[in-house]
Amino acid sequence: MRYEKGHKETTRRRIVETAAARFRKDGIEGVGLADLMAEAGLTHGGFYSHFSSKEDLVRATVADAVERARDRFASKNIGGSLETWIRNYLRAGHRDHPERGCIFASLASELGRHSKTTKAGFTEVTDVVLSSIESLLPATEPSAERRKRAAGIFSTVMGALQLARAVNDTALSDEILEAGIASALNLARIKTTAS
Amino acid sequence: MRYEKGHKETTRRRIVETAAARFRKDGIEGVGLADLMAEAGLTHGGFYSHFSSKEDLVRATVADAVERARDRFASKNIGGSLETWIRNYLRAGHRDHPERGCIFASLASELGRHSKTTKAGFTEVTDVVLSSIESLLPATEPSAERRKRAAGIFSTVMGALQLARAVNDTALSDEILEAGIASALNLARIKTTAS
DNA sequence: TGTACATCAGTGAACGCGCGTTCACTGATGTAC
DNA sequence: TGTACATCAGTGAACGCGCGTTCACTGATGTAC
Repeated sequence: MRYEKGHKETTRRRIVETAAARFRKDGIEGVGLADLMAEAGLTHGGFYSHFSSKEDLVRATVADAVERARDRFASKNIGGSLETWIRNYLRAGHRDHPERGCIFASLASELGRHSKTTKAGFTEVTDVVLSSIESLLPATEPSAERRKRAAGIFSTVMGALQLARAVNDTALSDEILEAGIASALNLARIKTTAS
Repeated sequence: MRYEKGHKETTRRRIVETAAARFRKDGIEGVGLADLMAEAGLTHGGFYSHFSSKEDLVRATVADAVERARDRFASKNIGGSLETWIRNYLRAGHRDHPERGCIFASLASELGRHSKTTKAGFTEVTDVVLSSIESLLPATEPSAERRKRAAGIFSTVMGALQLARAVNDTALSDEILEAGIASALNLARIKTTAS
């Protein structure tokens, strides 16, 4: 072989990473394969020695998100506490840089229209995220209750991030982020220093 | 003129209504103009005697959503109470029929990538919805606090609806809707009969 | 060690297709005379 | 009242374009002898 061992795998990973960023920023339908491959330093023809179709790449991107979510939460390097996680999720930087952010906030509505395999992957990410939030909640109530609480918290932060991104007015957008943090902390029963 | 007075306006409204439904169901990029016009009982060429471009139709659709939101809330026929509104927003029927549902849950992420005018319209809908929720909250705290609370509630229900739609598993989806209702009611400080 | 061949990730031209958009046209009706 | 013309919402063929996809080809390297 003309390329060193592992070269193909490295390239594939680079394509997936590029796609993950561009999909989040411009939407799946908004990103062309030729453009994507160029951004990854390749020509478009080579795409099909890595993936069987664009949908196949979408699936790979979602699978990658599952893995990353699992790693991030499993290794507990999400900051340790739920409060940190919430504040981090709803910081202005996350709003302003969807390309490096949460796959839900960027692609939830679009992925609903994709293949069953893709949706299944998405469901898996949901499960991982909810379980992880649940595990960060104090164990003062039954697991089922904590899980419901976790779903509420995630809905709140994700909804707030999307709303903050959709809105055209910086003051309103910042206000929405703040409101999201206060609401999520409230649902997590974390008391803030402010009244 | 060969058509009765008001005929053009009626047709235009029919196109906007058809678009509003299809855009919510299949996304803006997922709907072709020829298809849309056929669904409205017309041929695609006639589109441009009503709108200058597809983007112009998107703008009209968002403007229509603003108007509808204003009407619905102003006339207080949203059910009267915030609890009714929350339960109605997160009912299974709303999850299963995006075409007749909330424009945010369907198009928030996609509209962020459209023209400034379109985003401005979207910002206006946000403002109307938040003010309306705020007006349904008990006036026991300052307006600024109630507005924050309103933003939190709306983030929660919208996020929950999107999550419920994205997920491939009915049980999980129902659980998310329930969790959304409980969380939103909690944020509204409405006590439920269940513990 | 040197030569001939096989491998295969990546190249770039070409494809069919559906999209948004344009445009010459139609034909039923209102208006002018 | 009857006739000629203007209007214009809607028609449907055609356009250019970018998309996802295909395919014959390249050329550096590993392998066989």
